[in-house]
Amino acid sequence: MRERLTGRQAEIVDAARELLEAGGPEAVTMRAIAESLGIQAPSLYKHFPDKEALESALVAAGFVEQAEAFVAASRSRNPLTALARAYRSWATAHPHLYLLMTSRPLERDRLPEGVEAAAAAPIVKACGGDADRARAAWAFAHGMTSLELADRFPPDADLDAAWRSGIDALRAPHATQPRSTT
Amino acid sequence: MRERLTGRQAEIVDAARELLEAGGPEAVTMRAIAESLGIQAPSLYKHFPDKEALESALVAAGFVEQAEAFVAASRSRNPLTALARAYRSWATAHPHLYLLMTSRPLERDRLPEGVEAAAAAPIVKACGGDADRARAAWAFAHGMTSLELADRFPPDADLDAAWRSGIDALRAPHATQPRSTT
DNA sequence: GTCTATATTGTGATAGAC
DNA sequence: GTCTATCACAATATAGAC
Repeated sequence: MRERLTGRQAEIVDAARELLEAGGPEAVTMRAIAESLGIQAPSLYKHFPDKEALESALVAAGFVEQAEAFVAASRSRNPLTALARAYRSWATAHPHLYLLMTSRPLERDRLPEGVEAAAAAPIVKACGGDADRARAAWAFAHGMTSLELADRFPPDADLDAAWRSGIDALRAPHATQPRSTT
Repeated sequence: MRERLTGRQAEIVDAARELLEAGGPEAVTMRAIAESLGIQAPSLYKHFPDKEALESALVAAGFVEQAEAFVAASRSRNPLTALARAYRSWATAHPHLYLLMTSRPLERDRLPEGVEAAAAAPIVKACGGDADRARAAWAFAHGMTSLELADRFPPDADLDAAWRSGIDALRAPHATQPRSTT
């Protein structure tokens, strides 16, 4: 879906998103979407060629929202901490959409131009333009987030403390330390 | 599956694991497992109460293998770097089992005692016993790994450099820096 | 743009005979 | 412990009428 959505397409995407957020990916069936709209499942194929196209539209919407939240956070006095908080809280508010966006390859050809970059830019900026450090920071945030969403941490883990520890470590370029060679 | 596996159970788990590693989770059907063993699907239910019990046995085997690899790595001169390499390479060698182990809640009641702790211990040790820092390091490693397995990094990303950047940041307790308050 | 009818394929699981 | 037979679902997608 590189083009703008028609009115009916937008309605379908909205219905799909409500199902996704309420019941997870397995709740998003063509039948269920159609039922939400009061039509029959085969009718959806007049608006989207297949289910994947619909999912790409969901992912695109997620990036747009993330970009907004991240840009706002990056204006904070402490951008890295604020970004981490925004990252975690957006994902926690939309866990199933977050997983849809991160757990499989991005179909970049089916996304509107620039949406991925718009969400990533505030993170790179907060890392002083260091792309490698920004990817490390993203990986840390994604790791914390996905393990929390999957309920994979031990029950006694202090997640706030783990976030703080990681953010503190990643914040500044440190004085050089014994460095790995490969 | 808290008890030790019988011979036939072990054969079934081996067959399931081969299917998993070769074809991903959707290849692991009761029918396919049975076919690998030359029996019919319903016969499997004489050995395992349901599919979940079988999956727990797979996860347990994964933890045992990880523990071995991590203990060996932690004896290196540079434990954190060696552990990171071991983590990434074990996951890359067994991507579907790794995902099975990390992307949903652990059924700790169905796992043999201590297997989770055995895999985690070398990481905690490499972080000087700091559990929060260890969880941050785990999250970083899991984030890098899962994003790589999901093919979610942009095509031009230098993953080795991102790993290095994160490891360097997480390595030492730094001199105190401006610290986040919450 | 919507409908009905249907193809096709798949799943985990149970009953009951041997 | 294995079999056959079968239940009870569920999914995406297409053809063709209106």
